Amino acid sequence: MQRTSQKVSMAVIRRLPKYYRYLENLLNKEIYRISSKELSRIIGFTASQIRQDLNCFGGFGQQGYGYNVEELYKEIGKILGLVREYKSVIIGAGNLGQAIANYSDFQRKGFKLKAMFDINPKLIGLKIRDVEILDVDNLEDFIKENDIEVGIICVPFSKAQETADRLIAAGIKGIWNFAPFDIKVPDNIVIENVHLSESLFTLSYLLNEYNNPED
Amino acid sequence: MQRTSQKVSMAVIRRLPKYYRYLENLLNKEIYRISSKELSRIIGFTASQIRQDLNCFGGFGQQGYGYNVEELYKEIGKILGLVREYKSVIIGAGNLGQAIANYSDFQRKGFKLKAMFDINPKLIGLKIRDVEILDVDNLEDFIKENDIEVGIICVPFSKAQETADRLIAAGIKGIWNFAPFDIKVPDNIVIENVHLSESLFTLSYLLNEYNNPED
DNA sequence: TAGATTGTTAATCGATTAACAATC
DNA sequence: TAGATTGTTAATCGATTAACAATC
Repeated sequence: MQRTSQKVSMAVIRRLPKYYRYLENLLNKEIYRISSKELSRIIGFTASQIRQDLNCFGGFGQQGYGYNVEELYKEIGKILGLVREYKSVIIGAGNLGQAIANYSDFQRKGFKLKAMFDINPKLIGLKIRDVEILDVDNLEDFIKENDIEVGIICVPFSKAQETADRLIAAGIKGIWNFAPFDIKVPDNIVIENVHLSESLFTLSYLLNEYNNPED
Repeated sequence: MQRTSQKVSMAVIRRLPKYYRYLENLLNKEIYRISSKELSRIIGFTASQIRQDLNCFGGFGQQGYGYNVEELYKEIGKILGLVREYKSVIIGAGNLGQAIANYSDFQRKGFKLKAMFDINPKLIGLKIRDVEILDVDNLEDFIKENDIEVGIICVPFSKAQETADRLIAAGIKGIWNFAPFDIKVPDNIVIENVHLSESLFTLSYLLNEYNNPED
């Protein structure tokens, strides 16, 4: 059933977490069965797209019945890799770094925060939810000694690429970057850039488009 | 020159902030002239796409020369609406709300934070960078009295839609939502949903795809 | 069985890329 | 002028939607 030879497009991959979230909500509401048509109504994709997307990974449904919510939720969790732990560190323990450290949702989904790093002596030694802020000088040693897989970059623009390079040299596998800079990584390293300002500026564009409708 | 009748696609709009950021970097490096070919090299879009994108809004370049960086930066700023102020409030003064309040970049680009709101009595009355945390009971009054245009939602999942409804009823024009819930708004309201977990789960998908290459 | 709904192929739509005439 | 590079049209590519046979 699984199309192992077909490469799944990024468009599909980026929709998977949304399916995952909506299925979790359905389970919380004790809904255990859903058709693509009904899911379409609540998630906002077409039923056709939902069936196409899911069929990239396998035939999870049943003709005449629809999808088993719990089973589909688990399958998508597996596809997303949310079935194991990812040892993580945060670099940059300012407000954003601390906010992410406090966001327990990520830890619950497997991203276990093992340490935070900063250059500011006033922050070094403090703890955020049992996680200590260490001197960034110890970054490489800590990553190697603790088999850290994921680095979360919350340093300023000017230090972003340098920090990424150090992480990669120390053996990290993936980077979640919040600095407003498109970090460049080698092919074998996974990078996910989050640009909050791009989202905000899209909002301001749309605010003005509404004020000056073109048609 | 401007195609007023042609609707600009969201794909193009979402690339504009990235042009804006790279042009700002060029200006900081005192580079005042750039061709689509050279910009392509540093930003990663094709030169053809860059010219297509810009031409949705006007002919900003000059044949044989390229683009004037400063002029193009200003023009894109205008298109994005970054030429005026947006009075804003944050609802939810926990870690994420505080992190955003402290992110002075947004304030510098025009998003002026006028107040924060929370239900937690321990937070009410505190100040984050001169901005006071108020009781969420005063939300509607404050928005009306201060002509607030933008609401930044940092409340938990369960309160997200309710908070949005209150903001809209009080007269807000746009919402920047960080709660893990797709807020529904009427057509005349602009919504920008930021889903950090969707970004993180894409990272975990890619981490495993790399470990198990399919081809 | 009849009805419902999937899995999957084919058709459509939109976005990206290529090409080149216009022009600085 | 010759060279460079845009603006813009046409071609290609990929993603979405529609349709329907398969099947529970």
